[in-house]
Amino acid sequence: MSLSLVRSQIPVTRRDVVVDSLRDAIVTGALEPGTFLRETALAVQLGVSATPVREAMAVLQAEGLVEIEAHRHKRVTPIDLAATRDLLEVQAHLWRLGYVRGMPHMTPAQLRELRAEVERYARVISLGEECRPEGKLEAIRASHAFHTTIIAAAANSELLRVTLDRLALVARFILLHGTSTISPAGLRLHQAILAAITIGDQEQALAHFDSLAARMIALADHGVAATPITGD
Amino acid sequence: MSLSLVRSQIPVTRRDVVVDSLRDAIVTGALEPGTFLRETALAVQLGVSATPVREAMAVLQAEGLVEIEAHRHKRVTPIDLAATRDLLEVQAHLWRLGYVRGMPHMTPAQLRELRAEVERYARVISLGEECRPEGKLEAIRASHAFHTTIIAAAANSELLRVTLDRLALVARFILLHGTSTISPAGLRLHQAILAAITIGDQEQALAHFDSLAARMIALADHGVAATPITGD
DNA sequence: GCACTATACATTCTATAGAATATATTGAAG
DNA sequence: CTTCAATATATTCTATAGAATGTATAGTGC
Repeated sequence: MSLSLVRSQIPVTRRDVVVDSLRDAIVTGALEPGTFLRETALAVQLGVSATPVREAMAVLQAEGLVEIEAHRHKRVTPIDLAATRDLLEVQAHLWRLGYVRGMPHMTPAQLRELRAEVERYARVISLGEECRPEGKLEAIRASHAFHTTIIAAAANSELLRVTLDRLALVARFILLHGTSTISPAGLRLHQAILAAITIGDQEQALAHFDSLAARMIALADHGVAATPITGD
Repeated sequence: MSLSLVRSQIPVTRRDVVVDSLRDAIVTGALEPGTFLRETALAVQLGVSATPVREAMAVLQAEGLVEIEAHRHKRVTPIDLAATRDLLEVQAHLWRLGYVRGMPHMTPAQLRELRAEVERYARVISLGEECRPEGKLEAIRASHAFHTTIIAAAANSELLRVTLDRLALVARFILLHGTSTISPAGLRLHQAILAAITIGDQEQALAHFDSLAARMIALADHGVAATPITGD
């Protein structure tokens, strides 16, 4: 199961390969939150030496997926509900800014892209796959690509970058704890946003986005307690 | 001339030391925008081996201070006016969110901290040091600490993190190109914000902040052309 | 039995050397 | 003279071994 939400352009170095593998494993939960990471073990497992593994750690630490304590250990960032709420609030705020700036400048090609992503989301729901991990993942991919397409229209390089930087962390939480976000109701909100944008009603599109964001943030409030950590 | 705006808690590993040194050098312009970075040369210069230098590069790349082309070269991120405008807009937007969330919850100790930072800024101006690099740097430190204190009151870990992450990049631009931001007018705006917060008038504080942000962003519009790159 | 020290072990962190890759230079053919 | 190929050079990237650091265990004094 490969995620490919965020990806280092073309992975040319071994460091890039390691970053991508580990990011996928962390986001999908194959490496559970809190898992301790020993660099030699990972190196053997991935068929590389310790050096690129260590460099990959520095990258993942910057993305917030890994926590490092110098000279002691590294581990997959545990899921803390308070921190996650903060994360989702900031991400929603940035996405909203992207909507405001991007919606007025969307090209026909970008509108088609939006429709395609909604279709993709709809396919998951119509097949009843939203409870299986693969289905959830596919829907999350579609949803994130949907938002990202709108933000890209804002033509603000930094805004695009800062939202992409946090995407993996957001995706992990939704995938592991967000049972209710990927749902027929979620699909309807995406469809409503698309419809509003298509007829040029940006106010209404924003209103629907706000509903979506509120639903997402609510997950971190009355959220289930974090999964038991099997530190290994 | 040490910056110490952003810093890796306590630099315990050589990697941390290298990150801090290079960040300072880049922000102050000692390493000019566009300068190519050869890892062995830097390693010799800093008295370490190439390994921690490479790991430091990965960190600085994530901060946007260094650009890496795999198997080719690394260089100090050049100053691009369009990208900088995007950066400043996003940063201002995040700071503003921090103001809205933070101002209602400021403690007396934090208010004292704000006063201290304004004093620090005022000292630079009253001595007429705002044109010398050291003075500019000191005023930027004070200004950023001022904003950060307000954001800290918002108690949103992610908001604090995302604003701190971009601080070095913002500081570099202001220091190298922002002749007009650090000025008596800039000081007055900080004083006005402080006064408004002190009497609890958050609306007016925001209005003054917006003026400050607009002045900052304007630098990247009719900005001077980037300094000639002496690629070395 | 309890606190403290010293030793053994595990893991991270760093240095160095060699492999891989990209660029510049030289030479030859057309 | 230009174009292309082959070689030389410089730099990055990776692997491996050893140094540094932190943790756990065993042992000793009280």
